[in-house]
Amino acid sequence: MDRRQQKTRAAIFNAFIALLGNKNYNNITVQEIIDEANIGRSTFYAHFETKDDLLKELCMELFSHIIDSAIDSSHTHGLYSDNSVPNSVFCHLLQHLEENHNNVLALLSCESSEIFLRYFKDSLNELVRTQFVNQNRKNNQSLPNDFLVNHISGSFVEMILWWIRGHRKQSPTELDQYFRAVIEPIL
Amino acid sequence: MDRRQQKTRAAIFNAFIALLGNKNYNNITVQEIIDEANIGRSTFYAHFETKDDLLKELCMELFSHIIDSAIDSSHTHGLYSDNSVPNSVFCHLLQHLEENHNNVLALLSCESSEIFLRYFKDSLNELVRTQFVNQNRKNNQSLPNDFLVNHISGSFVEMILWWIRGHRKQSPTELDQYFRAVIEPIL
DNA sequence: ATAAATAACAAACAAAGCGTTCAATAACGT
DNA sequence: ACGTTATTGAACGCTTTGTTTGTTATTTAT
Repeated sequence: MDRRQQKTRAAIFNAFIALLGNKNYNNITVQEIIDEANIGRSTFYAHFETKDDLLKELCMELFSHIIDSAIDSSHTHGLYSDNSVPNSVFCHLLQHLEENHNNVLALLSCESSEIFLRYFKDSLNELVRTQFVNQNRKNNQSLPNDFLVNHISGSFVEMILWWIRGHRKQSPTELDQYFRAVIEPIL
Repeated sequence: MDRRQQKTRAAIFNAFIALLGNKNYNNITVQEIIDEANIGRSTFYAHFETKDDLLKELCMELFSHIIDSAIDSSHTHGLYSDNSVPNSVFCHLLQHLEENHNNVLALLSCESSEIFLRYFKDSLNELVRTQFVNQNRKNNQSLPNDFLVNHISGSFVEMILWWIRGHRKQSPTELDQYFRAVIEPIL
């Protein structure tokens, strides 16, 4: 890929994320993104069709990284199959989030976080679902597998949002403990 | 309140909800709402400052009703204090939703449901919080009350979304059972 | 190193949407 | 029936959008 393209693409992403820290997604204009990224108008439209397109691309780039690294760690650790393993997939995810190599936390903290949650939830749901299949657990419950998967990934996302709203006072390890406390009893 | 005002206000709300069934909130124009509601342009702006204002007002009207009726039922039934009570606050809420007197389900089912979730979650969180205080339960857990409240209301909302996505195949009673199964073990 | 290909640019454009104003008309409450 | 108040429709300036054009700068391939 052309070095010029990489630079402008990154500049647009960064400008977009920076603006999202200050104002709502709906109220951000393409012109503002252009100015913040310091590029030409036509350049923006050469890269993205619309603002919504930019949003989608950004989400794909960030969340896929997050989930990929989680899947990698799951190969060595598993979901919660071994009760004594201190580092679960979720714990890894939390640590990864806190280190914030990518800007996922910024997006989940911003005013328009709901928009990003859809993408994050979808990725996470897929992760949990595959992990569930991998560890053929005893299905003695009266609960549909479907419901359970949704409950787990949903609870995880809700915890992260709660964590962010409370200004991230807890460590990833603490959060992992909380999460185990509400999830393991029902597995 | 003037009969004319009531009618146009209702017409705008209905038009707005109808449009939300077809397209994203962001892509709905004020002109479309005006046409759908069959009113004059200046009339719309006499009622609402902006499209966002309309959104806010609609949420306040719908969700406050939902929550109010839930609070009423909580006075007679309680949260989950008495384990043998078949009709919990949540069950009432679910029944109320399914009957869909108001259009809450339509909004939570639409493409821009995330926008409405913020309001719904806030209302629900408040409900759970007050109910928790009312039934001074044993706090022998290592979990912060704060976290627990968020987990419960968050899980409830996630369940409703899961229910909607799956085309509402379960009855409110079934959902209530599912919910109890994942919540009561940690209380 | 040079040439061909490609990306960035600035400026200008029509089209669409926004929010406001105003005089005329219709519906309302009492 | 009366005065009051909401609705109407047309017009307005303004902002934003997405496209187009010719030119300049950078990269890639030879």
